[in-house]
Amino acid sequence: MEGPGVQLIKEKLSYLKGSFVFEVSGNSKIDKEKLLGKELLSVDSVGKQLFLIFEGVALRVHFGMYGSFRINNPKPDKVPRLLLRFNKDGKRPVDLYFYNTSLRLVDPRELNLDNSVDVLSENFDREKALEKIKSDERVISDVLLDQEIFAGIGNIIKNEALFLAKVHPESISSKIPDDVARDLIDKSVYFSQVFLEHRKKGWPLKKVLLVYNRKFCPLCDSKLKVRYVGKSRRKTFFCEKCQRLYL
DNA sequence: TATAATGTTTGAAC
DNA sequence: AGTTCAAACATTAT
Repeated sequence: MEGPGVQLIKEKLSYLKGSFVFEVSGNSKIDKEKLLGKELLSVDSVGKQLFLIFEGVALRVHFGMYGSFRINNPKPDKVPRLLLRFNKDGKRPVDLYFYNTSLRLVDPRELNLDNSVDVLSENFDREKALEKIKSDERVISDVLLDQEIFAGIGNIIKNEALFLAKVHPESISSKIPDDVARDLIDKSVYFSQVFLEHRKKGWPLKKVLLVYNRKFCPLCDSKLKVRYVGKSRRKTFFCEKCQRLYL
């Protein structure tokens, strides 16, 4: 799950702020009992990480490829990774289930919620991102997937942003001219926002994908190349004619 | 039906 | 001792 998906979950869960956990279960190996009796103080996210912050302890949730959550509606015949039962204003309890997520308890005092690196954040620092691109010798495809630089970008956003900015995925990061790099950063933010808006409306993402899982270039109609690019070896779709290679 | 994939962490192997 | 890489996780769309 990429940044926009996590952002949406954060928004969907924030109404639980102020409620208390009174029951925990699930097959997660974390020390779940630490969450018992705790008040949910805030729900936050940085890139692909979701944080449920309680007094004295925080739960970090990563959804990976197949992670999901449900409220009051467990998957039949599946043991959740974690169930948190909240009491909400003394009304009916709210059951929050997590499936196939990677969970960790962290000390809230050591929590780094710096979102200047999060492409969906108002605090995203484009100049800092530009400096990172200009000083990195890796292939741009890998740099875009680096969560320390572009938190929230996943393989889909990477593919689309590179196409929108007309940059070949195997370009050497530092060799990309400033104006092109700036545009690439803008397109990464732009597409992440489009992604989020579509998710919010429940629309299929497929409709807005220009290259990911597609066969032909929407600009010149030539056949798209597919390659497992960079160290990350992630599937990358691109147009050799329209996307320029900087070496 | 088999395959591949919106991703990270871990630990073995080199 | 630093790096590289496969495995594990276990679901869902094609």
